[in-house]
Amino acid sequence: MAARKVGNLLGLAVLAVLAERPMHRYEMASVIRSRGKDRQLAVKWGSLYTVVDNLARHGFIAVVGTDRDGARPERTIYRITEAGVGELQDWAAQLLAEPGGAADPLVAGLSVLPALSPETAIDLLGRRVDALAEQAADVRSQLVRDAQHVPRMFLIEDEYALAQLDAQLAWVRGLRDELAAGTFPDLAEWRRLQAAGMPGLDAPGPHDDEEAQP
Amino acid sequence: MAARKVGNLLGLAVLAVLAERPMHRYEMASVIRSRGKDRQLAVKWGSLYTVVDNLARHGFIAVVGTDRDGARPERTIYRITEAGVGELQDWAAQLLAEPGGAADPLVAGLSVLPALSPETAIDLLGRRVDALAEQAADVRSQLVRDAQHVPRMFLIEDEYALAQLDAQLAWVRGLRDELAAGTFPDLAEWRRLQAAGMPGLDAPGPHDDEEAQP
DNA sequence: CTGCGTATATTCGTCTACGAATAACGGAGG
DNA sequence: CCTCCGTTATTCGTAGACGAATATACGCAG
Repeated sequence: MAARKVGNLLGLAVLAVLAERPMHRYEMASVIRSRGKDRQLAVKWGSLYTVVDNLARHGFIAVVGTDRDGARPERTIYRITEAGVGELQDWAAQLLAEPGGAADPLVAGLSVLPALSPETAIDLLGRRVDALAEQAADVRSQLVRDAQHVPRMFLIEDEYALAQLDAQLAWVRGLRDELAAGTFPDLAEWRRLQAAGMPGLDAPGPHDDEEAQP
Repeated sequence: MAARKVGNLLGLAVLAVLAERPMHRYEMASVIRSRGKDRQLAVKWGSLYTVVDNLARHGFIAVVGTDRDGARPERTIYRITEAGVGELQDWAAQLLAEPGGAADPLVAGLSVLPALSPETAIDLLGRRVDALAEQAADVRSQLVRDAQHVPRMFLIEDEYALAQLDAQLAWVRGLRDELAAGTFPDLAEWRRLQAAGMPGLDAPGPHDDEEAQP
């Protein structure tokens, strides 16, 4: 088990905000949200409490005390520990130094491209091109806007995300154009596969619509 | 719940191989492996049996029968259903048409860059540059080798992965160079933050080393 | 002052991922 | 002929992710 004690990246965000100052759980959520860290990273707030508990269990954060504001339920305040600072730095270092891991769903999509007709593929890729262009434009304008208030070092992730977005856009556009122009080399074979249908579906058989038998 | 009944991308790979011909579970693993689909996609084989069960439960695949080879344990043969073909195409379509989702760990790493010193960051980014360059070279040569036996349409994912890898390499190299050259605008503020230490760590206190109290 | 929408704050139960363990067979080498 | 080992093939337990539900406070429109 060379793996991280707490693997959820939300845990990294928690360590990062607690490095600034102690706070309670809901506040962590607010701060992380307000920093826009949830834009590129898809944060599942349902996991926050589990993650905080796990960080505490492993000694990366600790309870400072409780705070009570009026009749609201009492809130537990957490602080980062020395071990937590170490974990934060080590984790960040690993994420920065080691490539790998990047699970891009488009890779999965492309790997089953032959299951679709060339025409469908052209259409779908076109839709992605549009969506990607819009997304890139959004990020770009957001970045320009933020750059007036926030130092660049806090916007680095967005710059990176934008660069990747631009690269993806260029590549996908290229593939779609190549398919649309008919210059893609394997179109004939692809169509042949399509015409053959799905050979795995020998006996159509009665497919049980809802939940099969136990 | 507009989400996919079976969310694990390994399920997509299973549907894809079953679309070719019916087979039993371990064979799916071999075929997927031999296609090299496990190179870019990090497949966890421990999940295969769960995923196949779930696909069957939702009627996307169905049992054809069993095969017995000597005294080996009997193997259950699965085929894809019509619903399964629909799911495969719909899933692929969604993956191709809709961007989003791409959870790149580097984004997370960059978002906590200020937690590290500039010098450390330069070093780590340099290491990533090296690793990335090597990885890109590997993929490139593998691609050249495969292109002699395999039609290009089966290598599209690798072309895409390579393009993203190249883009990432260029961007990271750019950032590292900028930091190393000292032309990055916020270096002064960054160092100030570093010097301030971790303010969240007010009271170092006795940090309970192993598993905290219940 | 009374009801309603919104923000605050947390709990719980279900479902899933997947590491690790298990076990039989085939063949290579002594 | 034995035994070791790599491949085939599958099961199971546990930790964890996260959707959905819950509950209370606050501010403001009527």
